[in-house]
Parts: sequence; C-alpha cells; structure tokens
Amino acid sequence: MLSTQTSEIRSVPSTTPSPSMEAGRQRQGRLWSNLKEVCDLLHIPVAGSVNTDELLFQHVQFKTGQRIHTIGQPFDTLYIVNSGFLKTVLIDEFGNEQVLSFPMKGDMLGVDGIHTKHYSSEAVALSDCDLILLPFKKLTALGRIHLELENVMYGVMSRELVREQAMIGMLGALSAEARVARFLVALAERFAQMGYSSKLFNLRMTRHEIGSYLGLTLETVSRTLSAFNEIGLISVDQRTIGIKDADALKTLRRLPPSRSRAKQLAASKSKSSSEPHPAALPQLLAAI
Amino acid sequence: MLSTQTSEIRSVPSTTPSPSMEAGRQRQGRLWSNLKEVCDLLHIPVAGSVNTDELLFQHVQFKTGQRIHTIGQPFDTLYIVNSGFLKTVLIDEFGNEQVLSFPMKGDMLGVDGIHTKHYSSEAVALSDCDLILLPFKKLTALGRIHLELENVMYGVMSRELVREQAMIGMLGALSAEARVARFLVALAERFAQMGYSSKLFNLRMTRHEIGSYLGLTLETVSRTLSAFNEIGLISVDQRTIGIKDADALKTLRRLPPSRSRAKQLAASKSKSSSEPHPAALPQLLAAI
DNA sequence: CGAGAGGTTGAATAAAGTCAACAAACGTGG
DNA sequence: CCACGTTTGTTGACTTTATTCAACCTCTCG
Repeated sequence: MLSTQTSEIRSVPSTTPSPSMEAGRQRQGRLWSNLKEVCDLLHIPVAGSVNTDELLFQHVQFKTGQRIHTIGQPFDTLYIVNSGFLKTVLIDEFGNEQVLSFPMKGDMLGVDGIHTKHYSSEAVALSDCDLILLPFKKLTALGRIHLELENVMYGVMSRELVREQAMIGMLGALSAEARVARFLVALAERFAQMGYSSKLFNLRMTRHEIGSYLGLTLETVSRTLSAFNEIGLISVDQRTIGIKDADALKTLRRLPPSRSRAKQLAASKSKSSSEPHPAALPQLLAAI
Repeated sequence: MLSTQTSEIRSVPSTTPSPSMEAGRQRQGRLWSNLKEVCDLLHIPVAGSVNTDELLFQHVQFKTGQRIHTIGQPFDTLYIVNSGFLKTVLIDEFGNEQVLSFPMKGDMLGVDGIHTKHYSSEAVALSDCDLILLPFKKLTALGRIHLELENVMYGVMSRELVREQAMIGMLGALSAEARVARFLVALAERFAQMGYSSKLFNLRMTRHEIGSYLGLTLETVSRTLSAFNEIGLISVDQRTIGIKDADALKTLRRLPPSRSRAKQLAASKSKSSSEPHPAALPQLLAAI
C-alpha cells in the first residue's frame, strides 16, 4: 500500500499537466470549461445568462491511484469531476482509512478545506480522471461580478451537507444488508444520471473500500452481495453488478424493533419444529 | 411524545414572539444583534471592520420542546444559536428519529434547506433557546454590499461539513465505548468553549437521543456510562456527568472484559488464584 | 399521590466482526 | 507467453459486540 504512495508523483495543478497542451479551448478531450458548463455539470440551475466564454476554468487529468489533495495540505482550489471515479478518505491516528465518499461526474471536491484553509480529507483517483480546477480566490473574486455565483456555491455546499446527513442517518440506523442495498441503488441511480446503464455496471472500488464507506468489514460486504445474488436481487461477478430487483433493494431494511419480531416469534412458535431452511436468510424484506 | 407535539403551536419567526417587544435594540435579554456580533458568535473572523449597527438581526425565543423548523417546510431563514440547546433530527419513513446534531451556542441551523429550498431536517429546542434569525434573502442581498460576508458563510458551511465528516468517521469506525467516550469529550470541550465547566455538566438530552446520535441503543449508552463510572473515568448521576479522566476518554478504544465475563473466564480456568480485584483494567487504552 | 417518562441492569439472542483457508484475477518481469 | 507474487474476493467456523426483551427503579410533574 505504501509502495503505491511512494511511486506517485504529487501533481501540481498550476503546472501544465500535459506537454502538448494548447492555450485556449479545445473541443475533443477539452481542457477548459466556462462557467455555464461548470454549472450544468453540477446540475445547478444558473440564474442569469452568463455568457462568459472569456472566463475559463482549466482541466487537469489524474491517473488511477494519484492523489488530488492530501490531509493538511494548504487549501487553494476546489475541483469538479468531469469524468472518472474517486474516493475521499479520512485517515485516523494509526493510518486506517475511512472512506467518506465516492465522487464522480458532477461532484465537487475540496469544500472541506475552506474553513481551516487546509484540506481535512484526502482525495484519490480510482480511475483515470478529468477534473476541472476552481481556484478559490478566483472564484470569490468572480462572485463580485457574477452575483448569482454565490447561490451556486451555497447550493452545492448545502447539497453536500444533505448528502452527508443522509449518510449519518444510514450509518446510525440501518443494518448491514440495508446499507449495502442502498449503496447499490444509489450507485445505479448515479449511473443512470450519467447516461450509463443502471442495470449493469462495474464497481470502481474494492470490497474493503465499500466496507469502510458503509461502516462494515469487507467480509460482511462480500457475504451480503453473495446473499443478494442468491435470492435473486442482483447478480455478482467480481466487480460486475447486475441489478435485478431495484424495488426490493430500495425497501430492504433492518428487521424493525417490535412488530415484525413478534410476527417472527409467532411464526416460529406455530411452525413448531421442522424448519426446512436452517441457513435461510432472515427475512430481508421489510415486514412493517 | 406525540402529546408534546400536538400541544405545541408552530412558531412563525416573522411574527413578534413576545408581546412586550420593543422596536430597536435592547441591552439585557437583547432582541437584536448586528453583523459583527453574529460573526463573533460564530467564531468566524470577519475581515474588514463592519460597523453596521444599522443592519440588525432579530432574535426569537423558543421554549423547550418547540420546533424551530420541520422537514419539508419551505426554507427561508438560517438560525444562529445565541443560547440554549437543541437537537436536529431526520425522520424516517416510519417516524423513527435519527438525531443528527445537538446545536448549541454559536452553531448555525437550517443550512440543509438552501439546496432544495426546503428544510431536510427538523430542529427542536431541548431547553429554552434564544436564536438569531438570518433571513436568507436578506443575507444574500447583504452579500452584495458586504463582500466579506460570503467568506463568512463559506466558512460556516465548510465547518459544518467537516463536523459531519468526522461524525461519519466515528460512526463507521469506532466501537460503542469509543463513541460514547468521544461524545463526552466533545461535549466537555464545547462547554469549556462556552465558559462553563468542562469537568461537571448536565446532559441536556436523553439516553435515547444520545443513542440515536451515536448509532446505539439507549441501553448500550446507559451501560457504557455505568462502565465508565465503575472504572473511574467519569461520575454519573442521571444527567449530571463529571469528567474524571479526560485523557483516557479521548484515547479509549475498547473496554476491558466485563465483570461477568471475567468471572466466567476465571471460573473456567480456575487457576486456584483467588482474584481480589474484580475489574482490573488491562489494555483499556489504545495499544495500536 | 400516582402516572409516566427516563434510567439502570440482567439474561438471552442476533448481528457483525475476526481469523483462516483458499481461489481467482492482475501485473510484472523473465 | 508464462510463471510468480500480490491483490482482491469468497466462504466457513467461531467469537465478540451490541441489541432485544424484560423487570425494576427513580425522578418529575400534574
């Protein structure tokens, strides 16, 4: 794990990332975007027409495994994912990673750095990525001219906050099965939103990373995926996931406290002895 | 629980909250604050000198149990806690509460409403509270005159985001004991910051609410507090908590084997050595 | 004073983690 | 191209952790 870190060369965003870069805009494999395009990418409705082809934001490419920013590094720029997949992580006092998010197209990175002027998390490319740089100083200066920009920023940050709240709710309240199920559904919807198939896709992250994200061990993630496969909710082959029953996945939840438990007990009592499926999954679907 | 809800009258912030309210500012039991005072309260360094005694923000009082805003309610104002204690919660499809935070003096409420223009969480007063209203429209309009205001807002939102990231890390990675320990430490530090004792304080929330916040059951919270009390890390008497060993709480990872378990082990081994100390505390602190 | 909410504790149970063995895929250099 | 070591994923047996259910206690507060 450390070897990959040391083999990596820290990317310096202000340096030209590719040798053959031209100044100005380029249609294919584009290197610059204007404000309108950035807002579209973020799915944030931009109020006034901002015909700002003069105001361009540079793109930078990162290769799989490269770090976009590290914890404690001085904050100066925000990033928007134009293509590719990443993870953001916290690192605890003993070097253990805690995955916070898996940013992909249209997500913003680096917002956590604004407050203390240092990034509080680390972002790593899980695939080759194309990111748009938003130098924060430039952004705030720009806010003085394009007043609608501040609303864009508030919107993005608020959205991120709501996402994290949902995550807290999930970690605090849901069972392992429900977490994995919702993770898959959220991924599927995300892929759909990006124009890919929501029924068949490839995970870009390891079981370990999924487990860290969901507050589970990699074994629990693996077992849960196998269980979903066995009861026909999904198909699994390594990192290829096929969604077969999205509705069931959406409503799957923790065995609720009182009522379903009573049902379960009543059922097992009335059924008395013979249980045909000793290894059958505890009823995965919501009863309540 | 429902009875308190029904007995409550929805507060309308734009309406005068108390009958004897005077227009303008009032020194004792103040009803208005200027921008500088708001920034000080938020612990956000405000750049330029903003002598804006003309720009005043109204205070509103809420009584214990009252809701500040509810889920789905149209968003129009942010709140800053001037005094008192609150909780914010999500409510799942079956009415179960998930506590997200316990805001207190200097915290901002309502940021989650910006994105969708509707609050996505509910805020409830756990004690009588004094809140400062920041009408969002007014705030953004103000941003056009006082340009440093946007940095204040970015700072507050970023800080909140970092806090939630830390919460995700905690829920994803720590044991029940470690969560409770860190919760107590965080509370103590918060009280210290507000000028109260960090060694002896009163919890403003129930075990159930703490459990919801930490992703645990109320019984686990209760047991953990009792265990900490037994090994001398804290003193507990209902909601009164005394912190006796803050350092141990900060670095705690897991608890020593419980007494019943120790007994069980001793019995099974029965090495003829009579154990005089029932609860030795071997590697209580993090070894690795 | 009594009802009800909040809190503590114990015993049994279920959920998830740990440890371990193995298999499949990947990547690198001969 | 293949052999290899490494990383990733699966599965089983067992252990630990936290939950569930239940009983009981202690405060408030009408």
